[in-house]
Amino acid sequence: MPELPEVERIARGLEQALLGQCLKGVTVRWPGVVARPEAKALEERLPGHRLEEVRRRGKMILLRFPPWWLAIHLRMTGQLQVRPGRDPSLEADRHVHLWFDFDHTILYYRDMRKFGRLWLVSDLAEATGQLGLEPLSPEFTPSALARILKTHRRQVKPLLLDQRLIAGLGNIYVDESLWRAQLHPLRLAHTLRDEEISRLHGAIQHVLLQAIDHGGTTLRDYRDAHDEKGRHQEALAVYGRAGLPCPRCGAPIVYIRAGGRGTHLCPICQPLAPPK
DNA sequence: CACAGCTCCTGGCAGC
DNA sequence: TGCTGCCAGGAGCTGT
Repeated sequence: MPELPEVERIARGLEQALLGQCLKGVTVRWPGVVARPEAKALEERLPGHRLEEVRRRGKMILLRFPPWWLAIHLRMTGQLQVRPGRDPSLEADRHVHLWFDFDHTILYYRDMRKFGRLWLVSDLAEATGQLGLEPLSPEFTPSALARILKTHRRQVKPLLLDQRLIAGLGNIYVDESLWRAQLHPLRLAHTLRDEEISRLHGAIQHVLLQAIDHGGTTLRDYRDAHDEKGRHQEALAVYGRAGLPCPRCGAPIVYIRAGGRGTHLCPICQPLAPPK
């Protein structure tokens, strides 16, 4: 499941491979992948435009083909694959739902679970307007995080997963951040003290930057634009490690549910009762 | 406002 | 061996 670090790696790969190329054609094989407008409109409007900018916002990839923005959300199993030419094995793959023909390169979209979506918009805010703070931006300060935490009476994990508040964190990096900050996922957000908030802020940024540096986390499906796996799965402290020893204290990692999501934590390092 | 539950979708796995 | 059925999970939605 691509979260901020994986999407960042993919966006960098797309920029390096595709920036400046003109789009010659779009082939949509499963129309459901296009959320807005209709698949046919995408095929008709986009060709003939040049890719002038690649951005990431939260978990979204944004490709600017003036006057359009193409926004892509990979959700669970979406993949973007860059190839130097037509790739028969990808085109024979039933999970490849569309592709883009550029001057010298083809970009394939593959998605096993079909949760991912694309939007073609003229105003970027139509795609990203609801998203919250970028956790690696200068605006994401400890006091900005404190403002978010203190204005919601919610458990801290579901709050961190809410893309309208902070954009880009998913299940893996929330669990890892809370472990690093030594905070229990079920702590009520508004009860966190300034020192704990500051720890959480630092943990989020550290975990995301380290994961980007490691090329993202490949548990099963994640691949970058050049089909390379990430290496950050080897550095995970708690995610997917139920029963294995906590890297900090050695106690077995525990699996619980938080906000309906599978959640991993160290019961010793992350006590539910806030320290006195 | 908070949140539980449902939907989408399919590979992987447990159970028989 | 092969079948059935259940689960994960990001985000949007409805209902409480």
